[in-house]
Amino acid sequence: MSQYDINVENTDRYSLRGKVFHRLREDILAGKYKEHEELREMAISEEMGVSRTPVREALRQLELEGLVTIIPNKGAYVTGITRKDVEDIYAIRALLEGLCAKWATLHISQQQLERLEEVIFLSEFHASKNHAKQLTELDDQFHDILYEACNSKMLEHQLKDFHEYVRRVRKTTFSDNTRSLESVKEHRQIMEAIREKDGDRAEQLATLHMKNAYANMLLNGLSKTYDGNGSDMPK
Amino acid sequence: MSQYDINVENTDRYSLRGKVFHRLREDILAGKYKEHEELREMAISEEMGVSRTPVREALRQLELEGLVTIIPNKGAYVTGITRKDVEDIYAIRALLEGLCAKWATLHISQQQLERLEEVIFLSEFHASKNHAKQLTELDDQFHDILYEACNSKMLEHQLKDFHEYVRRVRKTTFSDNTRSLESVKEHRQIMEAIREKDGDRAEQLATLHMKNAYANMLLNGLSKTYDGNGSDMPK
DNA sequence: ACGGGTATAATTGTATACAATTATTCAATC
DNA sequence: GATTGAATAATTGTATACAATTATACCCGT
Repeated sequence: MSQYDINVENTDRYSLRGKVFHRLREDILAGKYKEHEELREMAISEEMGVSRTPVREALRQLELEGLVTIIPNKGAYVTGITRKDVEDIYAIRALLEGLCAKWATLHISQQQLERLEEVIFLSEFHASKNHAKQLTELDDQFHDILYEACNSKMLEHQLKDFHEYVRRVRKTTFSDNTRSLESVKEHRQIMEAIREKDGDRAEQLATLHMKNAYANMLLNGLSKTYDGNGSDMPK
Repeated sequence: MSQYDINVENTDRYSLRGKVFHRLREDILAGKYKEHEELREMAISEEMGVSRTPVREALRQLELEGLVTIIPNKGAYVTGITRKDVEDIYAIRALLEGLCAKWATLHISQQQLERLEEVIFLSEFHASKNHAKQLTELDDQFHDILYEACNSKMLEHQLKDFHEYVRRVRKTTFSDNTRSLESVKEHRQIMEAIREKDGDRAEQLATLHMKNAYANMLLNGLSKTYDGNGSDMPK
């Protein structure tokens, strides 16, 4: 992380509050707590072996991240995420990933470019072998390098937030082999545009890459899990 | 706010935590606390007549909003905002306000359109009289109506966050009469494009509107206050 | 006078106690 | 049997006590 980073990842992983925050977030994103499930302070504090104080602070932070909805004097609930939310996020990301690629063209370092090439090289290997887990990891790395290279802590922060937010619905993305191959191809094209300092092309390609990723998600049955009925609160 | 809203404005204004959160945010945005100033829990809790608990929770929320930087075991500081941060935010907003206008074209209601017209009508009056305070308020209303009309809680939330974030540096925007008149003209053009259901034109105009607003800010001496040296931490 | 180190103070981090609010149970009434 | 309402339980909200960490002051030796 850059020295300018202002929040999430700066949150102390070693304080109890930080541990609870990160573990709760991980559990929510991993699906351990279902949508609209109530998060009781006492239950969590007992499970994690801490008092309620750090748990409460962690819950309030998760609320601002949008993963938890707190109803005063009532409780904390896992925030519902509708199909439309996901759709909107991908539309927003399409624009911002484009901007990121354009800026990265201006500011990327030689070393970052080499890391990109390595990630793509490995991706091509694992895509041919259909290794879903490694591909997910490499996809994250590709985008993280670009976020870093765009030289804007504000944009980097935005994109990382969105990326985290949709992790809940992204699980199956790379189990589809056809999409994996296409996705890696698109990564390579983006990298080449950046290497050739063609910012506008990099922008277009990155935007398209997001739109394709979303279109593929729809095909793979996003609608089965997220019904998009808009209900977001319990009772 | 829509029923789907997930966080900031949902934060209970009537709980002590909510009061402290909103008051601290207001004070920071209004410039009462300077950049990099330390926010001591005890001092704040005494000043507001509450215990440290709600103050701590409020500070942690402000951290996630990016207004406060917390260094573990050390303290909470007002986050520095560099000239580049502001520049980046306006670039991002330029894209997202465009998207918002495009979506608003699809979803705006007759009643919202009428509210837009009224706001613009009033703006034209106050711009001719050079009433800076009223113009600021009407500008906020114009954009809020569009945020609402875009029918996306995710985008609305993003834009409101950014809007709050740059409040610290926006104070002088409407003291410049020339810009006021231009700005209102641009608002009218955006509204007309939306009324005529020309989404692409609305998008272009809204994007341009943001770029102009930023360019004007630079002329009005943003650089005097924010030197952009990138220092963001105390000591 | 200056630097280093220790004692002290100040501040944050966590746990717990208590208050306020909300949920649940169950009996009384219709 | 369903409904209301009071008593009770459960849960969140706030205050306070104590622990851990960091900052400050001061003494001492050179």
